[in-house]
Amino acid sequence: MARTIGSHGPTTLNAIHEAALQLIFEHGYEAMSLRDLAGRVGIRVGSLYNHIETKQDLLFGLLCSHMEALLAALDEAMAAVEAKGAKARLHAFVRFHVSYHITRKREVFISTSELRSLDTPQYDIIVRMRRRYEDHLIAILQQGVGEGDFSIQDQDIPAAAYNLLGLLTSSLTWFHPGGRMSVEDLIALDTRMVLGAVA
Amino acid sequence: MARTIGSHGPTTLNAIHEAALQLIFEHGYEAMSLRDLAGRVGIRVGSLYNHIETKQDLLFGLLCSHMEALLAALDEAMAAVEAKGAKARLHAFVRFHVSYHITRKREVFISTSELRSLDTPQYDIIVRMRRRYEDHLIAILQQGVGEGDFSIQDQDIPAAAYNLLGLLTSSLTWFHPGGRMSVEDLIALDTRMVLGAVA
Amino acid sequence: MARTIGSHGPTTLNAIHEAALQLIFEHGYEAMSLRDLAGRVGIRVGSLYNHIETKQDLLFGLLCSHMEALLAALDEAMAAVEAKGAKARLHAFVRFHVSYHITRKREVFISTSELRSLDTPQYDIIVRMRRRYEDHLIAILQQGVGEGDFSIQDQDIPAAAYNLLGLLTSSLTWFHPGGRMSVEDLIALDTRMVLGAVA
Amino acid sequence: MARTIGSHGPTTLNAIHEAALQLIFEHGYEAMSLRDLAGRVGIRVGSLYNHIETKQDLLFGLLCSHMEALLAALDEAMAAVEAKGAKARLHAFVRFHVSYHITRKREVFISTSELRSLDTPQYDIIVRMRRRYEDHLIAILQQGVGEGDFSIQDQDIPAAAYNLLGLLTSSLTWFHPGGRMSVEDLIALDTRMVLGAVA
DNA sequence: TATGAATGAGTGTTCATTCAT
DNA sequence: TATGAATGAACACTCATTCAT
Repeated sequence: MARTIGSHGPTTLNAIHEAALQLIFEHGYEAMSLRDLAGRVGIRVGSLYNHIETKQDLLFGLLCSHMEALLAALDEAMAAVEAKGAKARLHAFVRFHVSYHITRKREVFISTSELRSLDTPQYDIIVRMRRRYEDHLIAILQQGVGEGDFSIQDQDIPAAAYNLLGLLTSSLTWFHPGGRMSVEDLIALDTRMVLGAVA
Repeated sequence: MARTIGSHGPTTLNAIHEAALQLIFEHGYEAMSLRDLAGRVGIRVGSLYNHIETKQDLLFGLLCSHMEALLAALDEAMAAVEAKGAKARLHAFVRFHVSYHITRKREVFISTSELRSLDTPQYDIIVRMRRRYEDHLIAILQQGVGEGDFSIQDQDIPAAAYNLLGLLTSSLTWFHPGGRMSVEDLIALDTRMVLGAVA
Repeated sequence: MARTIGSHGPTTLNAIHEAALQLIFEHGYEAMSLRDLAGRVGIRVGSLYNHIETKQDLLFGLLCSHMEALLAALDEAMAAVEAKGAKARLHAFVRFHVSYHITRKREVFISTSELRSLDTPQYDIIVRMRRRYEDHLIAILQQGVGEGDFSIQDQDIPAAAYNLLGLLTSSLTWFHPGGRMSVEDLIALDTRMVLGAVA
Repeated sequence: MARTIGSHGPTTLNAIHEAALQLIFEHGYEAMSLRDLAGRVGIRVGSLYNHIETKQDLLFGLLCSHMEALLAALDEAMAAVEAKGAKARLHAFVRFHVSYHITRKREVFISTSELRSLDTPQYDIIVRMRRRYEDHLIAILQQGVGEGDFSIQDQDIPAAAYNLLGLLTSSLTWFHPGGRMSVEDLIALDTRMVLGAVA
């Protein structure tokens, strides 16, 4: 029996991506075996290779498409406040960062913890995309410093931006939706802390 | 005479720990093979088992001794400011956190990224130790809120503490000693941002 | 009208045979994957099976059609000297063997080195065809011995024939067309050596 | 149970070599699976890697040690006739070639048919060794031509040498010890043909 | 006739671990 | 305490082959 009825190409690839995301999040890239992955998708291990090049390529595809979607969503979200002051833009950035990532905790996690499993050409590509994201926040801080709203020394601006991203990303780790705190509460807390940190 | 001359037991174990720290930091626990580890130590793989129980046990030992040393150092560092106000204690905490970890970046990294490679009983032990560390910061924030120095809502105090730890830990990631910024500069920046975030 | 315009069947099959010949010559039958083969032909691997039965069948087809063509060409070439003396016929055989095979080095190579990859019924068929070729030379030697032109002991005649074929076939291996030596030079050398060996 | 009593390192390696020789001879290098090999040796497949680097390395080791032994034996066998005339030396060469190889048919076979399975650095090494062997015969022919015993054109000497090796090596293929023909008979026939071919 | 997706057996190789020496 | 050789399970990946479309 060659093909199960109802299994089509794109669907299968999507299922592979979804299952890989989950397994890598749970056990890590190295600890995820392609047998587990295939099993979760409902195909045999050899069939995976009709859809992916290699295991590493699968990881790269995951990270890459996450970063692409993230950057596109960022641009869209920030377009509305492009002409505004730094404070308003920082508000928008925090709101975007938290609300976008809160539904993508697995992607966030593997984007940071599994980068090292990529080899050089692909590693560099993802790092470069991440830098574009960071640069967005850096630009906001620079604007705010220029406008006198934020008090950071010029040479510390990138450092401060990384720190803020660390703060925000940590939120995504400990926050559990459905708990006492709503996402709006989280955004409020993070916004207050971020604005305070650069005040 | 506890140790016969020529017995390198503790020395070998130390070498194993140091090499494991480096290899896990570089490639991750799963990707570190005991052959690599033995090779770096200068013994054969079978000989490792004269010093360790299992691979997982080695990881646990690393994390455990790191956490024990961390907690002990924290207690010692904070003893001097125990009776002081929250601001002074937060100052001290930031200084301690940064200066202690800055020379232990590998331990910091694997403490967060390789926790998942531990199985339940050992996983829980490390998590509990980490919680003791976090609780120290939570207590400081509670004191500060009580004294009116910090403005966080009561129910957000743990969340704020985790955020601050995220901020501080992110510092350790991007900071490169020997660059434009000194450790004192880093502490100054982090202190300002942390105090601002809870002000 | 036997073939509809646009039907590339025979063309595709020819391309498969040519590509297989080249790949088996380069890497060996076992090392040639049907994916490589399909890729070189410009189709997908599944499509191969519209033209071949199995991989082994493909090999058999290659060897078989080579041997059939060889035997036919031999008969044709030797018809002209059928009635002549053994020396003339040996001359003609050497000339035929060298000139026919020199443009078919790949076929020669795989005919000897990949025979073992055939399973029994097909293996036997090829071996039988090869024997017919060898028998032709044996008959010439027998004639020559009978006529007193060649001095080989009767019971050694097949052995001598195999040796001569070894000598001739080795020529095809080291000879590189376009070098110092022309094909006529090669035939001359081989003829002299072969005739000398049986003199 | 870690080790079967009575299985020691060098013994195991020898067993691996012997079994590999047989299996490669029977099925070819590509078609020999390491599982088959291990099974024939009586160990598990993973254990092979305590003795070999890779499968290719095993093949190289086989070919290399065969060629080394061959060259050493050649030097020893030809030492006695070093100062003699070309005819005597050619006699000795034929005798050596046949008698040495006749007990090593498997090595002869894989030395020619599995060379292509080696990658470049190792391939070159074996080819270079083989050339040293061929050069020995070429030198004898040159001497004979110089002494007026052999009648080959100067520029054809290497070609003639390769042809003779082809003749001799073909003998090893079809000869079956224990048949009508003794090894001495074979040597006699080959000697007569070889000397005739260059006369 | 070509294709993409599937299969299951198989590949060489690495793994953590054991243990007699 | 160190070693070399063993184990068996696992690894990522490839194979020839099938077949609905």
